Amino acid sequence: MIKIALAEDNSLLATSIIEKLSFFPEDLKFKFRGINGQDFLDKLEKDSNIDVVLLDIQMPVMNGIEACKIISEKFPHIKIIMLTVLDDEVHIFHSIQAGANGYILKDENPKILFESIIEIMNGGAPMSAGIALKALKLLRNPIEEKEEISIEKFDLSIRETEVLTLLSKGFDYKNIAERLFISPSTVRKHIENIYQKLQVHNKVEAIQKAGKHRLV
Amino acid sequence: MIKIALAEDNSLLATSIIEKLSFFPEDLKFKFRGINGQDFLDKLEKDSNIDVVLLDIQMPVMNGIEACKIISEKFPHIKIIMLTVLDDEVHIFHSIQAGANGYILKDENPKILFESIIEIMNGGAPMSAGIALKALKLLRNPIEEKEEISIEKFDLSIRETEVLTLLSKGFDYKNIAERLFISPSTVRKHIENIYQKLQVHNKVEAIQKAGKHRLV
DNA sequence: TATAAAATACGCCATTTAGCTAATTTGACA
DNA sequence: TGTCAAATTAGCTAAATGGCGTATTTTATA
Repeated sequence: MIKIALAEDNSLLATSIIEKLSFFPEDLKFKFRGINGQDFLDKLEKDSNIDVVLLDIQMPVMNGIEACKIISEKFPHIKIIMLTVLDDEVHIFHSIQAGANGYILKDENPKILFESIIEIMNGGAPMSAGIALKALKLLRNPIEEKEEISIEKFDLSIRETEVLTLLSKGFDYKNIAERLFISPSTVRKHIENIYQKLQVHNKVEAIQKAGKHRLV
Repeated sequence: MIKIALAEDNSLLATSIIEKLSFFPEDLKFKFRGINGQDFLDKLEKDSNIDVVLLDIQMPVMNGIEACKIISEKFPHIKIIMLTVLDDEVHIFHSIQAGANGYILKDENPKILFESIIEIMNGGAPMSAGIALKALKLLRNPIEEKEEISIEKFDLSIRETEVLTLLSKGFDYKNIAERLFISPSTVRKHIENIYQKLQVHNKVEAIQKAGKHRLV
């Protein structure tokens, strides 16, 4: 039984989609609908026992792409299908960047919608015909995004950077100590300070943050 | 009547594919087969009244990707479907760069093959499940040409992949358990199995390896 | 429907990690 | 030469992790 939630501001369309889902009562269970991105997220916080979310792109307050970003960040296990009338490259590109797994048009029939949901649950990436083609075009000619890398300063000392680098290589404290010819206690202290500066609480987060901000 | 040509060095496989095509005598007309890229191009020069070509990737003399480049250059009206047993990102990426419109696995059944041909004629981009997903990953994270990506298969299950993904986000066992609605013990067991399969012994190594092989 | 694979779950135990406090040493530099 | 930040070391404690064994339930599929 696949648990589904929907974000769609237009009530008529929402009803239509929910009705399509109801064609498959054996396999699909519709749980709730948000009337915009924010409302949807609030509801998802309360009940995140969801397998697949269907996100409209054009919504007031918070659009589907913003919502998609947050959902894929906070609930990475949830599969996301963008549901839209638009099939332009920019939206497709941004949706994919935001972490969407599928991208299908609103006017697809119940069967297609159902098959897309099954496909996404099986690890696939359902896309309406035409969408896939545009995704391919994007692959051939990637849109150049002027990425805004936040140049936050964490003020790591030279030694701390060394430790962080070794940490990111997968060495444990003892090994780092050996490599830097210092005591494990010192390594621990450095790591403690690194965590403090990066505002994280474990190795993986530190490494992720370091990578994101190109510290290592 | 859609006119089709095939490039495939293995006679048995070629026969098998041609037989699949013969399931739809009303719609498909098989015209010729080349035994390698060069042979195929020679034949195509003589008869370029073709709608769709099916290209094997691994072929002697000239491989499918090379052939694809030349065909999409010289005969832009011809649709190209790469037909392969490989589904690794490098081949997918290069095929798309070379101008392929579709990318499907050799072991797909006649119906899927037929539908793919119809889809490509309608301007779509047929891809086997899994291929599309990898194409999406490529869009999110374009390949750096230089790096060699080994195509080791670690055979992680779907659940294991989910756990690995969450692990890579920095969640601890308890959090992963909550997000997947399973017990922390189960998460631990999954992680144990992941480590076994990836041949690693801690989180950081697992994440590194996963990243290197684009498992997440 | 029989079987295999995957997913689920616990317990025991050793190791590693993380947070806190405290103290000493070193090097730069004003 | 005195100050200050950085680097160094250690002990205490709790939490998280990893390895190994065992066992049941679910799912997929031959």
